[in-house]
Amino acid sequence: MNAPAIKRRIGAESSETRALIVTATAEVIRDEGYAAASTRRVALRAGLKPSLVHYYFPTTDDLLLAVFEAGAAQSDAMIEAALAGADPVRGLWRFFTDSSRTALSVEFLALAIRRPAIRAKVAAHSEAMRARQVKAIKRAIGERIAGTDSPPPAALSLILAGIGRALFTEGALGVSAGHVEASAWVEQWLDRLCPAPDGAD
Amino acid sequence: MNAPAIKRRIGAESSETRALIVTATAEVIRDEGYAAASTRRVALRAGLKPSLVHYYFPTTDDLLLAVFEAGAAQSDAMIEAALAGADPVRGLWRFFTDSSRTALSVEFLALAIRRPAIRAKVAAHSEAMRARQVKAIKRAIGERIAGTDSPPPAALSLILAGIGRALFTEGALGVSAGHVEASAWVEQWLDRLCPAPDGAD
Amino acid sequence: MNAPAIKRRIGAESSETRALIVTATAEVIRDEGYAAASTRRVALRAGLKPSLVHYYFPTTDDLLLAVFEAGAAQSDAMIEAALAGADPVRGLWRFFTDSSRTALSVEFLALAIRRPAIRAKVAAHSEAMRARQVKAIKRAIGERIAGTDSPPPAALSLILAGIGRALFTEGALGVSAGHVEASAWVEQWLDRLCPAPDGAD
Amino acid sequence: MNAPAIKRRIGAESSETRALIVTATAEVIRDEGYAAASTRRVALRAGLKPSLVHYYFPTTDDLLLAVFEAGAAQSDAMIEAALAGADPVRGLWRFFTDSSRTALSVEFLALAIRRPAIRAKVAAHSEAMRARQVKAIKRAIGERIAGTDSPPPAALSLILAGIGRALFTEGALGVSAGHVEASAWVEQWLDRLCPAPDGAD
DNA sequence: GATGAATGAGAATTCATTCAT
DNA sequence: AATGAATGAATTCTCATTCAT
Repeated sequence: MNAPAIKRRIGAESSETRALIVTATAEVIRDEGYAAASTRRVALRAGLKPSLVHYYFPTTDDLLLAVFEAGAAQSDAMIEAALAGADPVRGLWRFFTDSSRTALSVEFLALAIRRPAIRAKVAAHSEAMRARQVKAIKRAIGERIAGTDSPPPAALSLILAGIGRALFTEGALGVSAGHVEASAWVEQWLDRLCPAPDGAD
Repeated sequence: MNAPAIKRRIGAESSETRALIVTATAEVIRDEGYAAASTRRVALRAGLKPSLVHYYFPTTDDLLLAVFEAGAAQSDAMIEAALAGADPVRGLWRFFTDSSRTALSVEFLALAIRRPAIRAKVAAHSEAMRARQVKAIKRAIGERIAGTDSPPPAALSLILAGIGRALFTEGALGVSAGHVEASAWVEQWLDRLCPAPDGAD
Repeated sequence: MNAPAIKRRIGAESSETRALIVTATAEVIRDEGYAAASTRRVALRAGLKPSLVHYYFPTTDDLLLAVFEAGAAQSDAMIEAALAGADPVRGLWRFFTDSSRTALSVEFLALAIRRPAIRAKVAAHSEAMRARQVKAIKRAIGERIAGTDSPPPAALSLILAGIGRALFTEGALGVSAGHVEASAWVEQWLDRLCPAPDGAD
Repeated sequence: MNAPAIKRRIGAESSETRALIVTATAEVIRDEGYAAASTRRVALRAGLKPSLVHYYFPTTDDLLLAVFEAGAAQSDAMIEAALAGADPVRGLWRFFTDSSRTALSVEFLALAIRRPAIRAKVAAHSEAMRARQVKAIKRAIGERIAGTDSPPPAALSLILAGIGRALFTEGALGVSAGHVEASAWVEQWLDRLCPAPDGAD
């Protein structure tokens, strides 16, 4: 999400308190799920009065969107770094299996399905992320991709994301059957699709 | 899930009313998300009094578990049928891309992460489902699996589930980049792993 | 409003508690204005918990409508009695200057302008009341009305209502200039329009 | 209302911003009712920050009073013009049926009943307006009034005001039975009380 | 002049749950 | 087997007001 932050009427974008609220909310969502992101709980975690949360974020959607934007910005930076590295595809896979990122991402995906105001942003960000990944994957695998059994870049992005999220979700549940094998297979598969360059990170 | 009846349950296992409540709750969850599964809304959808819901299901967890059990039983039957068919692996993939099933499954996965009482059941069911799939996949692909680039059965199960859920979630969001390509790739991949038998369904 | 009361799903129409809440709300509205009719204040006045108010009246509009219907029923009875008496026109005027009735009526008129759900009911009741008054006035004044300077029955109803409400509103404010004279003039005017029958109440 | 400035007022009497706030508040009251006249909504309508509203009007009553005074001043000017014209009585009736004026006036009457700080001002203004009208009516109808069925001037003022407000209120509700007839009757009645002078406006 | 920050109160709902019948 | 009544907690949001800069 590279779009410049929308100017808020109330609560300067730069306020420390504002940032504190966003951080606290992200933590609550990560730890207790998006349904727990209520004014009360957020304020409790941030050590603030509930009213103050509403002062900065008039509606819950405002708050949720701010958290999403902050998280998206972090994800963008991580992906950018991964894609710019010597081995974009493997970097991407590491990103998709980074559990701290995935936790928030999974919650927002679930949230987006139910809250129209969130959906637009999440969908747009997902599309943009995928588009950027497609470019980087093309750059990395180039023409080699044709004639092999490798999926097109957009499909590769979706497949890695899906497997990464499945590993995370089941892991959170305590289900682990097949996890090690699936991870190993993905890595070998990526090796075949796109051999790791010498001295890759 | 054939587990014996839960202790706290009062209404007869066989009651029509009970079944009606379970069905209504599943619909509510599918349509409005697990957070919407409140006594009131369920009763409204079922055309019953809220108290009656509590009469059959003292706590919300009781209700949720009953819905999960019913849904799991249906899933089990569908998977059993798929695995018993001429082409178990492709049947499995069709199951994982059945959106009505996946909708409920995704909600329960989300729910399970946050509600301890639900987690145990969902995790146990996931493990059991995976184990059964592993057996069926082994039967289907047999030794052919060695020496190829195919993942071990448990990994295959996880991979197909992950990709299926990603297709569903993103679809619900309106994101479609890479979807057709990913589906096509999975089908070709499965063809290589396990060529469709003659006259496969 | 002769329409039979709408069946409520929750809270039997006959409940004592329900009646208590309706009464308390009418008092609050009369004493503090319609804007004061909040769950809290009503519950306080009725000596009940706020939640119980919501149990009987899920939304504020439900409560307000119930109060209106109860008040309308009382008004209807009073008007019916007035119109059925020996001197319908003077009975009507007494009704319009009955301050306990007018207080509530004025509040609901104000409320109706801002709350669509209330407006329909209040408007319908006003129209119905006027129609009934027109019939009774016609019966009382009969053909004599033609050729004189008296207003048509519907206009007479509106005029008396307007003057009555002005007397009440200004009275509540402590304004009294012209009040005695206006009342006296109305009575003389009515005498000319429709001489009081012998032995009229 | 030419009353001297209230003590607590901080912003200069002549400030453009101040005037903007007063205008915006009057609009909010007219369109959404007096209960909607909150700092926030006024600021939103005026395109200002909520704090600024409080800067000029420390309390809500201060703001409301300022709006009332401004409206009263306008009303005074309109009435003055009407009464100074060739046909004061008919001018008065036109004033009482001017819906934009009446809308605000009705809101302040309702407000005044509930807010002591407003009541005094509104009552005083009503009394003063009536007194002025009485003088003008006496000048216009003079001695002719005696011996006829016309009400004393103060009563005439109240009667016209009451009928005008009833027409407005019911009109806002969508009730129209008797409206045309009542207006026609008032005009004929005024013709008899005080024949329109030649070339009346 | 003007404004951002902060706060306590209160409003309208929704909910899970308990209990008596 | 069913249901009406009751309740305490939580949720989202709006408001008036105060204060420091």
